[in-house]
Amino acid sequence: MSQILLRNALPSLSSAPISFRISTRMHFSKPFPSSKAKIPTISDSKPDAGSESSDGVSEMKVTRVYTRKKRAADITWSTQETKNPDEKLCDLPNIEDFAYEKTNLSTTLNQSKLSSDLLSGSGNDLPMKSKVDPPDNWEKVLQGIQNMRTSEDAPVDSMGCEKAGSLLPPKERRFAVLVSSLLSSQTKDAVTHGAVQRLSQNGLLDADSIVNSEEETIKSLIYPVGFYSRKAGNLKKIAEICLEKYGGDIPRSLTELLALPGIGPKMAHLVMNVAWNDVQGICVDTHVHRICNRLGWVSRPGTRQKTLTPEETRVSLQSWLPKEEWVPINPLLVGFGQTVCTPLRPRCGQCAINNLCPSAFKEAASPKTKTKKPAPKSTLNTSNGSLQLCLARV
DNA sequence: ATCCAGTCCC
DNA sequence: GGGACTGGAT
Repeated sequence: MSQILLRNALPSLSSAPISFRISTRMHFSKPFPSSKAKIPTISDSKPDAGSESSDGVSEMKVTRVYTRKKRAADITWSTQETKNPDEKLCDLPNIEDFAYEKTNLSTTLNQSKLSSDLLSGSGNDLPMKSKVDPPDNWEKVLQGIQNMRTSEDAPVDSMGCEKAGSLLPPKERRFAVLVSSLLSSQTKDAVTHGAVQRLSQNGLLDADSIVNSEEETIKSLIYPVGFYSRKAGNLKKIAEICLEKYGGDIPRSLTELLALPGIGPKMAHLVMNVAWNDVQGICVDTHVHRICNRLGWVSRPGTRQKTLTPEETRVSLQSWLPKEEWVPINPLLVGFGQTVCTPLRPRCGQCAINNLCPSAFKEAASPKTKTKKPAPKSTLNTSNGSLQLCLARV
């Protein structure tokens, strides 16, 4: 979910792949509230959470410098200079622009195939090591997943007001993207959306006002999201850094984004993709990580073992997946992962590509069934997932 | 009761 | 490579 895609978190980031849905969405009717250093009020925010600042935990001033191990050092390509993007005002892309279009799918795939062929065909000059052969049938698999995604509605597709974000000036929009990304991880999209909206209503979606607000206020506004306390702290620190080092804008490079507290590879790539429209890498969240491994699309370097971390997955996936797919692969697999290829008990029976998936019907239904199961070891195969499912239900 | 999410910290 | 952070889902 939170997938990456901060889809939905920020209205403009909804990952709905079908454009006609847009018309059903609501729009922000009023302009973005000016946030002139006014102290935000906690009006309608969270349910009770009373005792907002009851705990005397005063915010301690963190002057510490965040030194981060440098990640993504492996990204060697396309660190190219980019023209100053501040000029463009209104045509910053929504995440939807990246998603597959129902009608364009074949075109997309054809393009992919084309570039894929080009990639493997010629002694290309990409700074990648030896070319990696794409997995068999990956285009069919992608097509199959896309078909599943377009034929059914995932909750993730049905909400958002994607135009709101684009009403903001570029700088504010980018900051909003960053905030949404920070809040979206792991939380339900609706929750994130609400939190972002509450911040927005209180004029707290820009670095200035966040720096001038109380951390307790931030906490109360984003309360429903997971890890809200840590995120509130990170948000304040990020706002300070953005204000001091980037004039209130967000960092322009992957490395600088990664240096922000609470921003890891997943969010950094997302922000690069969405806020800057600069694809430096694939945004790999746990859905992408899990599904790519189930499909056999990624492996530890030099082996056939599953990747152990999302970062390994990202590097492995990038080694063969045509770059046109780098952005849309995330919303696609996230939606698929929410509805069919779930972490627990994947619905292989209703998956259109179970004939192409090496992991189909192979995952234990309830992995942690370490309970003392009577294990009638007679005729029953206990490694069969559906059997365990049946047992678990009894 | 356990799993899950992304990042940080040990 | 595992726990902390949080609250929701199973």
